[in-house]
This record gives sequence, C-alpha cells and structure tokens, in this order.
Amino acid sequence: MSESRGIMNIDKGTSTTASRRDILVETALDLFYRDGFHATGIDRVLAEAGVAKMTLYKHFRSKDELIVAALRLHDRRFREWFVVAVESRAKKPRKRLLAIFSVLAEWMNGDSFQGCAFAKAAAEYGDPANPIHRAGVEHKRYMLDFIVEQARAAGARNPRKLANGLMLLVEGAIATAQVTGDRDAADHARKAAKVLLADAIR
Amino acid sequence: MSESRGIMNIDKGTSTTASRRDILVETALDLFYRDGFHATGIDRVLAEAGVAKMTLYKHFRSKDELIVAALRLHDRRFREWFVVAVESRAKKPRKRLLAIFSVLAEWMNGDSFQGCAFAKAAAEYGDPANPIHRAGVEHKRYMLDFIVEQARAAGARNPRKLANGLMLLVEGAIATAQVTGDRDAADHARKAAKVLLADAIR
DNA sequence: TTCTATATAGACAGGTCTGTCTGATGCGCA
DNA sequence: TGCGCATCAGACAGACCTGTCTATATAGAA
Repeated sequence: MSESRGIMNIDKGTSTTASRRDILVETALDLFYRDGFHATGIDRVLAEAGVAKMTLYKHFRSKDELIVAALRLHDRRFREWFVVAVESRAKKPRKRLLAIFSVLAEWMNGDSFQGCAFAKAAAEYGDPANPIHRAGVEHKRYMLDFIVEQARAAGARNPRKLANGLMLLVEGAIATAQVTGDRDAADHARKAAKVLLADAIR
Repeated sequence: MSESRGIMNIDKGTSTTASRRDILVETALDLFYRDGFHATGIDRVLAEAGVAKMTLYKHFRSKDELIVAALRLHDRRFREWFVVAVESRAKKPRKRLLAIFSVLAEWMNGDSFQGCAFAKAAAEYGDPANPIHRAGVEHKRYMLDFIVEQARAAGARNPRKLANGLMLLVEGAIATAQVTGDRDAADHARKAAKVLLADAIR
C-alpha cells in the first residue's frame, strides 16, 4: 500500500533512488495541481519536499522551469497509465473506444481528481508561446492521436472525425466534473460516445 | 463603433452613468479574465479603472468579493447574449440546437476569447465551497437548463440526455480551443452534435 | 454658502513572492 | 586521511501583494 498523496491513484512503485530533483518535481506536481500554480509558492514546495532552495535553483533556472518539468512528468505518466488502462480493459478496438470513458470515470472519481492539469496550466498561463502553455498543447495532441489510432483500428469510416467527437466528449466531461463536481459526467460522455460510435462504424 | 476592450465582443451601449463600482467590476472582469485571478493584483485593476483604492474597499470587503461580482456580471451578460444570439439565429427548435454551435464558434473566434471564465476561476479556486468556484457551478447549471429547454422544444425523446451530450460538446470545444487554440473546435462539436440530434429526435 | 457624501492620492503595515548569496554539513571516493 | 561534490539552513534583496489609514478635493443638496 503506497502512500496516496499523488496527483493520480497510480502506484509509482518504490523507486530505489529518488534524486532530490525527482522529489522536487514530484512534490511540485502535487501542489501545483492541487492548489494552483500562482497560488503555490516555491517555499511551500521546498518545505513539503524537504529540499533546500539552492538545490532547486541548481536544477532549474526558475519556478517556470520547474512547472514545465512537473507537467512533462505528468504528461508521460498520465498517458502511459491511460493507454495501458484502456488497452487492458478491452481487446476489441470498438470496445476500447468505449473503455476510454470507463477509464475516464475511474480517474474522475478518484479523490485526487482536480480537473485537467494542463487545462489549469493553460488557464493560468494564457500566452500560447509560454512553454507552460505549450506543454498542454502537446499533451492534448498525443491524447487525440491515441484516440484517432483506436478509431482507425475500429474501422471507423472517418477516424479523425470520430476521434474529434470523442475527444470533445472527454474534454467536456473533465471540464464539467472539475467545475460542477458532477460525478456522472463521464457516464453522460459515454452515452453520447455510443451514439457517435454507432454512427461512425459500419 | 464602441471600444472593443471587453471580455466579449458585445456592444454594451454607452451607459449614461457608470458608477465607480460598475467601472471597477467591468475592469476587474476584463483583467482577471485575460491575465488570471492570482496574477492580477488589485493595484493593476485600480490603475486601469482610474479608481482609488478606498473606493474599492468601500464597495467590496475583499478582492474575492470583487471577483465574485465580476463573475456574476459576466454570467448575466454572457447568458443574455448567448440566448438572444441562438434564438435570433433560428426559429425552429431543432435548428436552434445547432445554432448553439454557430454562436459558440462566433464567440470562440473573437479576439478576446480566452476560454471559459468560470472554468478558469474554478481552476484557480478549487474549493467547491468557495463563492468564486460556486459562481461557475451556477453558470453551468443555467446553461444546461437552457439547452434542456431547447431539446424539449425540439421534441427529443430524452431531452435531458440529449442536452447532457450537447453540453459536453460545448464544454469540450471551449476547453480545447483554450488549450490548443484550435479554431475548428466548434465545428467539430457541431458535426458531433448533428449525430446526437439525429439519434435523439424522431 | 455651508453641509454632507463620495472619491481622491498616497503613505503605510505586514506579509509573501522569486531568486541570490554565504557558510556549514555530510558523504562517497581516492 | 583528505578532497570534492551535493546539499543543507537561513539570511537577504527587491518586488509585489492585500487591506488600512489619513488628509484632501469635489459636487450636489439645503
């Protein structure tokens, strides 16, 4: 039973040697995601991580760089978790497209869910040229690519069109759950997804 | 041709007597929406509004109260604009459900679009008990109610279910456009909406 | 005009922010 | 043993934050 203070309910395993840098990025991700980027000061991160300030500035040139590192870690970890979860939940491509929404529900109903970290980052750093903002663009592109791939495997007539629709449902569910706290958002998305699937395949 | 520095491309008309309070709330809305809530200091709002600090604290007890007032103003104004725009764009209920996405596109492709103000507020103030966060919950409920009403008028078999799906598409398009800057998000949503409509009506 | 309500500028307190600097401490490795 | 490196604690600068205070100015009503 690993400590469950992380941003997702993922067992990170007990990494043998966590460098100070890793501890820092991990802690930063948790706090920034939970409490916001501007609202969370460097000092809070350092205290929580048990790391000295000079160590931070030896590894990163600024707070913004730390944020980017945290988002990149989250991107890598989340996507891996998501893909594995979807693929292990269903073997047939068509079922996999629906499994996306079960995985979504699982994530959204975990205690640590606070919305999409990238959407929150983009909200606080609105400039599209900002690396923090761009990290989110990348993440969304990867996620869409994954869905397009699944849609293609499922034999959709127009995989891109289907994927666009499903992606919007995913994003809408996340946004809705974060603002209104609606526990059923993923379920509603799943129902709508079924309709899109029926239309797009065969 | 009114100055177009506002949060939306709406002609506010030239109100004859704008109280200091109104100027303050108006300016606050613009700056908070554009630059973020934590990132925008009171002093910037005051300077931009040309209002003294004591005037602010005579009308509001805190920055948070000003934020809530700004969001309430935005809620009222946005909903009114949205409803009128949709209803004037199409007379038949079924067409109106689609018009939602044209209006969405118009909003999203305006220069001042920066995502959903309420989603951004909820992102920065994650506590659901916070009045700032709750302002967003209210807004989303009103928007959903409007869509449910339209779905019912259009004769959907299950108006609530259809509205939930359409609402997710709307939310997804807004979130996507804000993060990735995708100009076609509303279009993709519209295409998906057509599929949901075909399934739900008749 | 005089009174009153409202707004003004600007200083101020007390706190927080990021980022820099100094000097001490521990620990692996030769 | 002693060298070197990473990290430590903590002070510090300079900026910015919210919210309070005082003292002044202005504009309308009596």
